[in-house]
Amino acid sequence: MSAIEYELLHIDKNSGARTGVIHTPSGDIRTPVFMPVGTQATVKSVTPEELKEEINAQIILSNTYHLYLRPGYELVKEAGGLHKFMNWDRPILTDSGGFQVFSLSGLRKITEEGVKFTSHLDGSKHLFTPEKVMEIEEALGADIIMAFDECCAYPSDYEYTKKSMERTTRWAKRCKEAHTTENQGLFGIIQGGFYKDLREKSAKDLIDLDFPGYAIGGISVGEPKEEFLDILRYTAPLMPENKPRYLMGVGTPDYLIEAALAGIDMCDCVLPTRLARHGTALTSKGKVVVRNATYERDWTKLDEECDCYTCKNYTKAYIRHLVKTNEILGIRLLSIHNLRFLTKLMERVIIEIENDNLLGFREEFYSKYGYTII
RNA sequence: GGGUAGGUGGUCGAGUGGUUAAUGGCACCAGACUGUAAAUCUGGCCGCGAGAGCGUACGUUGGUUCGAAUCCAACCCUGCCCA
Repeated sequence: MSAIEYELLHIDKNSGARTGVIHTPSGDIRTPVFMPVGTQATVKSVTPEELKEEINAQIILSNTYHLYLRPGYELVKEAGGLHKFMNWDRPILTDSGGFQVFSLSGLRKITEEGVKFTSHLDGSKHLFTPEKVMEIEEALGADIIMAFDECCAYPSDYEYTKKSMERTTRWAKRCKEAHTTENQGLFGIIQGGFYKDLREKSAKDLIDLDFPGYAIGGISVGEPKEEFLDILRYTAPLMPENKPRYLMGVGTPDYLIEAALAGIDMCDCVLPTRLARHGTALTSKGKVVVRNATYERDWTKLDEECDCYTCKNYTKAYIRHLVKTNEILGIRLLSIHNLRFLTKLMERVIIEIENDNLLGFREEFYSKYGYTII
């Protein structure tokens, strides 16, 4: 019995989307699920208690690279692991630093052995090998840990993408060999950029390594939506049906629905908290840039359909005032709202899948939000 | 009353004869944001005009000069010091 087990509950007869449960050492996760990102052992501006009680987040992410630099993985281990350290007793997933290979591309050097990062904090050098990443992620103690990969930039040419994907596969193998803990599930990450034959090869080779879950990485990195959907719809069906399927770095409401339609179980994104810090709310009628002057005297809630703490208590005019005056509460209220919005969206997606109506829901949601179905 | 420092675009504040519709910061108005180097970044911000451009503008009035926010004179106003 692996630390992570997937239980399939229902497949939408009309779309192929699925609901299920991921069993983890820290409890069960109903899927499809949206996972808030808490890079530095905190989902920016909200407390773990709010994540549970107000937002109903089932699982959150944290980050190997950031926690390795500060406060250090030995310290987190000494604290009793991430769960204890941050007072969050539900499941946690740690990303491996593979995204930083992409986002900090000017500060790293890739070799077969691993990636040498120049710290964005103080310029110090740190070599991340698959073995080192496993050591760190095991010390952090998340329920799900990600293999060390390279998230390729968009666009990347075929030759580079192929080389990178094959190296990611070799790194996945090394991760698996180095992984020792039994209470953590190690997920493999399918790469291959925007080339279908590479995606297929990556999926096949990783499946041979028999991970308890699989992720799609390297999309949602700046490409047009058509290309995103094309690779998503091509890759998702290559993933084992009896294991969790995780689409990394998504996203916006439409991408989340598309992911569920493609049979994805898990997504994560910084967007709700980042947008909140930048003065924007996600709502059923589209984005509301509440910082804009048009809301100065708007005495209504952010979203008429929302049941969150923020919408129960505060008006757009007040939130705009907080944002314009740089008050921390503005960020907090918007973060709570945006996180609840996406969490609630996925709760609804589960219901719609169980009613075999996710396609119908997509149409309804898109038209209200202002999206066009592609 | 005497002395002294100063009055610049919404605001604070550079600029001390021409390339200055006038550096910056803030405020204001928008846009971007997708496994977080992001409470960040980008653009706009005198008026009219799609634009080239035109018109106004550095306390007020006058003067010097080919040319003034910048030099001179008078006046008005403000801060500080002395009486």
